[in-house]
Amino acid sequence: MGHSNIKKIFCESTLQTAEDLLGCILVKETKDGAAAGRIVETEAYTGPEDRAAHSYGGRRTKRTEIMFHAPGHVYTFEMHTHCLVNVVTAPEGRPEAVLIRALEPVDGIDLMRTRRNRQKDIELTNGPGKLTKALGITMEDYGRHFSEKPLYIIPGQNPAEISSGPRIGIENTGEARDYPYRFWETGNRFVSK
DNA sequence: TGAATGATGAACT
DNA sequence: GTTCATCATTCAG
Repeated sequence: MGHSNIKKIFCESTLQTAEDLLGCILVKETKDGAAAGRIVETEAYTGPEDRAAHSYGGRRTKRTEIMFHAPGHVYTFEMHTHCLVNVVTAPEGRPEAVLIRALEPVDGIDLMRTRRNRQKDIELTNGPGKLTKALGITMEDYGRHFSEKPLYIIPGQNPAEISSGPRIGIENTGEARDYPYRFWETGNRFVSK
């Protein structure tokens, strides 16, 4: 499967997008410079029927509003002290999204080390809250589009093999807990778990 | 207006 | 394995 057109990937089914984003490059440009990483782990959240999704039951609030918009928009939200970043998927009006859970650093690694307080390199981007801090992704990015600067996604090298399994941190969501909606590049050491 | 709740990460034992 | 920092969002009242 080719990655010749990133906008096309946004418009696939959410599960397909979650797989096809693996290998793509996430870039954030700020006044301090650019930082980029290869996406190696994602999770799909499939809207009103998915108890683990913020948009479960069609919940349309200030927070979830952007999920109802066109594919490719940026959905950021805060939990505890962290910001997490999602790619909006599915046609306009269908509130689905893909969470970016882990990156393999590609560019701006010194900047990432500074932002992450000089953690070990393996710890820079191997989790959803870690990678947003490393790249400087914040709530300022909410509602932007991943086809435009300063936060965008470009094609990269496809994984040789993809693994899947249950999503992380959604123990209290009934049957949705076990859906195999988490995808990662098999064997990549930057995967969160 | 208040209280419960996390799609987490870090630091522990 | 466990605890907890820490706060916007959400919903009950």
